[in-house]
Amino acid sequence: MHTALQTTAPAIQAQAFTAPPPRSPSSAAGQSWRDGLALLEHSVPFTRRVVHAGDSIYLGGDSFLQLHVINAGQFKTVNYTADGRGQVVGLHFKGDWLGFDGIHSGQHRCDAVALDTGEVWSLRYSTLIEACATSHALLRTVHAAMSSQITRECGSLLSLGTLPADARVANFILDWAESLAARDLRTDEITVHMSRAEIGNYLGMTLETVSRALSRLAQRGVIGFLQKGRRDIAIPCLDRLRAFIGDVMEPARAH
Amino acid sequence: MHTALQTTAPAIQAQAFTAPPPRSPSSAAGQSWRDGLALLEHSVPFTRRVVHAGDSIYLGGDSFLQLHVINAGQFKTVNYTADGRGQVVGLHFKGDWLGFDGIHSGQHRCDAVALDTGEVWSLRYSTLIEACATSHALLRTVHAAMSSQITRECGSLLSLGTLPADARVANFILDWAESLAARDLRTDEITVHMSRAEIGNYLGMTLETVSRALSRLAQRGVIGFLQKGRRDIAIPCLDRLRAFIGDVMEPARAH
DNA sequence: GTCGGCACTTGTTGCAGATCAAAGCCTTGC
DNA sequence: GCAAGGCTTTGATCTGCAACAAGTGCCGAC
Repeated sequence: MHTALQTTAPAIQAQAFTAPPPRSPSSAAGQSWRDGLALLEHSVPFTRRVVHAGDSIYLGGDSFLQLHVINAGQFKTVNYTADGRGQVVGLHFKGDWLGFDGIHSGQHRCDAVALDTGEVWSLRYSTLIEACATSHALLRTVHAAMSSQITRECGSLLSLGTLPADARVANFILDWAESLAARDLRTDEITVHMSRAEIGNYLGMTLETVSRALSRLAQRGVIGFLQKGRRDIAIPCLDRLRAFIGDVMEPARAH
Repeated sequence: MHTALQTTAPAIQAQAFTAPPPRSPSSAAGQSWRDGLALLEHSVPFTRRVVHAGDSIYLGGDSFLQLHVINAGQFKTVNYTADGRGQVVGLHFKGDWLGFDGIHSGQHRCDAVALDTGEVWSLRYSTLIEACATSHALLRTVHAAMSSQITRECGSLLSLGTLPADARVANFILDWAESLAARDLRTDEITVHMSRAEIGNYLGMTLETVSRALSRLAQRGVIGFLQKGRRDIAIPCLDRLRAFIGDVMEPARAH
């Protein structure tokens, strides 16, 4: 159970510090990850922690006390079946929150694991609740983060349920690129810090199928591989990716 | 696009009413659907609406203003691909909240549709936010509802990604029964207000496969059909269902 | 330098589930 | 009563993806 990667991480904990009184009472709902980080920085005491690939933020079964905001790096959340088979159920980037799955039951249902070097800010849920009482903006930011996670999971369900293998892989890359675009990062070259096996797991297919799908996408010129390594993917044109996904579904539409 | 079923519902609106001052400041996090409904009833003004099978609470693209709490009935949420193919991404029962998907962007991403006759309570999000400022218990209830939805979606992803057809169907029935059990309803006989096509859509498979899977489950005695109709399913023993799902995965475990 | 291990690619074969097709039921309307 | 149409079941065939297998390239250890 809980395969590999779970070094318990020599957490580099920074000192907690208290915050100045919260800012503006109720501005427009935060529409960007930027707001969350900036707002948080001045509203709630938190601790910083630097993590490396494979470090876990929390594990399924851990009791829920804190929420975490990603300040840098890429993270995955992994859910497990009764017999110990695990599945990647989410990918998370700068500005995303981790740990919402624990609020309901007081216990985390998933593992949250770093895919590369990064930094998370951790804050006590009870502290956050209190801060939210005086700052509607903060509350709306938290809700927006939860809502966004719900929406993204709906998107994953849609992808898993309706798309064939090649389109799922294309959609995966598109999602990744759009996540970067939303954060004003370059989308023409992306680095996926996941093995073919991890991608396959996330997309509900085998690593061989992922490999083949990527090869076909590259053949068609929808994506390209950079000389640096096969985990570095070039995306000449996002619209071409979108078009590919649409094309695959073409025959289904005409019925 | 947006197939059938969208009668715009002759909403039976009850009068909104103002609420007495909120209750206890910060008790234990609400662990049951019961708390949500009871707490809400005394904290926030809302409107009641009776709905029938096929009525929609909101549609994808609608601007987000309200949240909704289910007081009775069964509901589905449906997400759509760019080319109009839809997929059921969630099922919701008494005490569940609808509409969280709209908070982030201010626009709903899914349709929410009634599967049978029921009642929803609708409240303005801005009003809820204000009420939450004075009631930590209410806030925790809302968060628990969101968290629970996130967790359930993770479960769906797990099922879609790891289980073969028969196990997915068994797991679907098990989930349904457990949802009823959590609400103190009988689980030995359940009525699924969904066609085979809808179930198949939800589980990412064709209606024929659903039918065959149900037949096989019935053959094995894991479930039974009631004389009333083939949408009424008898579950002699929940544990036998659980065992079946485990058994299907048996060969995978031994490798 | 060579060796061994790991991640990835590519080829081949088999099967689960999709697709196509044909009946059975049950309901609804006339 | 009968006819029509929806939903469901069951059967036959086809196919996309999994499973297994073999080969390649990269990197670190020695």
